[in-house]
Order: sequence, then C-alpha cells, then structure tokens
Amino acid sequence: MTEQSPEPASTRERILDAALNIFSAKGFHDTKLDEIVAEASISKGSIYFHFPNKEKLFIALVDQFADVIERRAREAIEDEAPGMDRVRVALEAVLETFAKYRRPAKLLLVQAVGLGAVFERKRMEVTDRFALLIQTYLDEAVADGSIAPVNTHIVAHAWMGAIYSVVIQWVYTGEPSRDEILHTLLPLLLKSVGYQD
Amino acid sequence: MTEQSPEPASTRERILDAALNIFSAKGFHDTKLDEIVAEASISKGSIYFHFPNKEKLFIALVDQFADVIERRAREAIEDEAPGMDRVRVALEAVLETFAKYRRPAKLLLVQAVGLGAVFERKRMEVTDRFALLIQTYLDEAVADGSIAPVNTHIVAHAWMGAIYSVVIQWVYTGEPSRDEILHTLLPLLLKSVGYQD
DNA sequence: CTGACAGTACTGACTGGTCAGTATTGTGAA
DNA sequence: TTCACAATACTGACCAGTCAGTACTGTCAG
Repeated sequence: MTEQSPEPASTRERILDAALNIFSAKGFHDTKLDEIVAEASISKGSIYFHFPNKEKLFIALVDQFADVIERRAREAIEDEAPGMDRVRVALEAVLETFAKYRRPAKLLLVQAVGLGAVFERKRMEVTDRFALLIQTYLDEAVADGSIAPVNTHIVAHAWMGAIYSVVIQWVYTGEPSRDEILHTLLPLLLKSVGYQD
Repeated sequence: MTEQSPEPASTRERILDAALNIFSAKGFHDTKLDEIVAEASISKGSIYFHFPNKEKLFIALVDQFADVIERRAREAIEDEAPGMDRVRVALEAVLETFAKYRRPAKLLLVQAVGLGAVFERKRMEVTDRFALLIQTYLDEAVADGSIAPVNTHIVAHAWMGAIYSVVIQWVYTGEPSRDEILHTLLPLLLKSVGYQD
C-alpha cells in the first residue's frame, strides 16, 4: 500500500481526472492549469512532475480514451467469425463506449480538433487508426461475400464521420438516446453498403 | 470608378483574404493578428476599424462560407421537383462547393471546432442549419414515397458527419479525388436510406 | 477659389493582463 | 540522509487590443 490518506487516488490519477473534467468542458485554451490544480486539490508543481507540459497532459487523455475505444472494439469481435457480423458488433461496441463515457467523447471528438499543428498530427493518427480498423473488417466482409465490393477506405471515413457527428450531437443535447442511435444509425450504416440483417 | 490603385481590393477584403489564409492553415489560437497584418500589407489598426475583435473576424469568415454553401444548395434544387432527386442534387452541390473551396472548408470543418463556448454556439448554429436543410428534403422524399420512413433527424446528422469526414480527409491529403468522392460517397448515402438510382 | 472644418480610413508604437512554466523549499517514507 | 514527490511564490514572454496621430477627400461659407 503506497497510499492511505483520505484521498485514495494517486496524484497522477487525480490530475488526469480533473484535467478531463475541465478540458472536456472548456477546451484546451480556455482551461487554466490553475483550475486543474484547484479541481484536483493538488499543486502546480505536481502537474509538472508528472507531465512535461500542458500539451502532453491533454494528449495523454486523448490517447487514453482512444486506447479504450480500440480495445473494446477488438474485444467485441474476438468471438465473431470474419464477415459482416464482426463489423456490426464492432460498431455496437464503439457506440456503447461513447455512450458510456460522455466526457472523454467530447474531449476526443470536439476539444481535440482545431488546435494547432501539434494536435493536428495526433488527431490524424487517432482518426486513421479507427478508420483502418473499420476498413480491415469491411475488407474481410467484402472478401467473404457478405457485402459487394466498395471503396472501403472512403466508406470507413464516412462511417466514422457519421458516428462522430451523431455522438457529438448527443454529447451536447442528450438527444438522440443511446437506444435510438443504435436502432437508427447502425442499420443506416449497414444498409449503406447493401447489407440487411 | 472609385478605385484604380495598384491594389484593387478593398482593405476589408484584403483583411478577410489574409485572415482566411492564415486561420485555415494555423487555426485560431496559433494565428497572430500581426501575421494577418503582414500578409494583407495593412496595419493592425485597420483590422480594428473593420472588425470589433479577432473572434468576430474569424466568425465573419465562417458565416461567409456557410452562406455560400447554403445558397449553392438552394440554387441547385430550384429546378428539381420534390423527392429524392432534390436530395441528390443538393448533396452534389455541397460536395462541389467544398471541393472548390479547400481553405474555407478547412476553416469551417476543422479550425472552427474546439474553440471556446462562443464558437461552439456558432458551430452548432451552422451545423443545425445544414442538418435542417437536409432533413427538410429528406422529409419531402419520405412524404412522396421516394424512400421509406426513417428518423430523418439522425440521418441528416449522420450524412453531414460522413460528408465532413471525407472532405476533411481530402483537405489534408488530397485523396480521395473529387470524382471518387462523388461516385462513392453519394451512392453510399443514398443507399443508406434504401434509395437506388 | 480658398481655406476652415469635418468625416472617414488607416497607421503603428505602446501597454497591461494573463498564464505556462520555473525556482525553491518542504516533507515523510525507506 | 536520501530521494521521490508535492506545495508555493514567482517570472517574463507574449499578444490582443488601444489610441494619439496622419492622410485624404468632401463641402460649404465668404
């Protein structure tokens, strides 16, 4: 046991938590490190002990959530045979994950965009990572005849955009509900490549 | 004739031009007003003569381009009878407009995201404006039986996201080409609501 | 026609608040 | 006593925004 104070979480965790809360609410530039300091009840020096700078702290959060999404998608398809079923369960897993983590979703889909060149690269990296994942499963589905041949690269990006957009809408307004998204968006995407349940 | 100097563009136009160039390349926060001043070969005071502040200058550019897109879409459907054809030509018009104006596209789709609350509202406003436009035509198409009933609100947002995402990809990499986008994305979207050419 | 005044467009040196990052010191566990 | 970690006070670069002043054009009374 390294810790038995009234605050059980490690300093690093508390910084990440507080940073997530504030970054997701106010965006990168409008978040002052001193706000994170206050929210986490730690000190500014601690932040700079655990992270080299504000930018890296932000990116750590982005990476953290991107990892969660990808892991959940991969876990979900584990027991599925190649083909369109894999695509379906992967999409379901991603949507579930977004629905479960509203703040990280906003961080990744909104607050990580439109920052300078440094973040641009990171955003591209994450986006391409997801798009490639989708593309792989789609290619499998094409290969085994579940769906007709298409430009899976474009389809992957279009799907991602569609998901992002609907999720962002949900993040801000709470609408449409998780179920409505699953029951409308998912069939929509599958139909777009000519697949019916 | 009010103007015959070697610099024919008005100061206001030159500010907007320069601002578009730099904002679209570097984003809002990484753009210094002094850079715009240099690019436009005007003075800092001029900016503040024509615009109340940096934020309003940026938003003027966003509004300008949003207007262009919407106008082109409305012009395109003018001669079409209600139904799915309207949806198709409107989508074509929007894609053509994005393809024609790469920098404004990047400004609207990338650089206008993730800034503070003020910009958030503007982005929502523009997004909703487009989504509502699409939704209207979709509702028409449902009404006249071109396509089966769907939650057109979700479809509209999903479509917008799909378009945005593919256009952003194109803005950064130049791929896929304008034609490829039109020939893959358009059918994809139409198919997603069960419509075939 | 002219010269006093006014309105508009523009200039660029300057300023003041902000905030990321740092220097320094404190502390408790091993 | 050492070292990993944390707290606090502080610094200074940066840059949006300001403002006193210039330039030019119009106009109207004498």
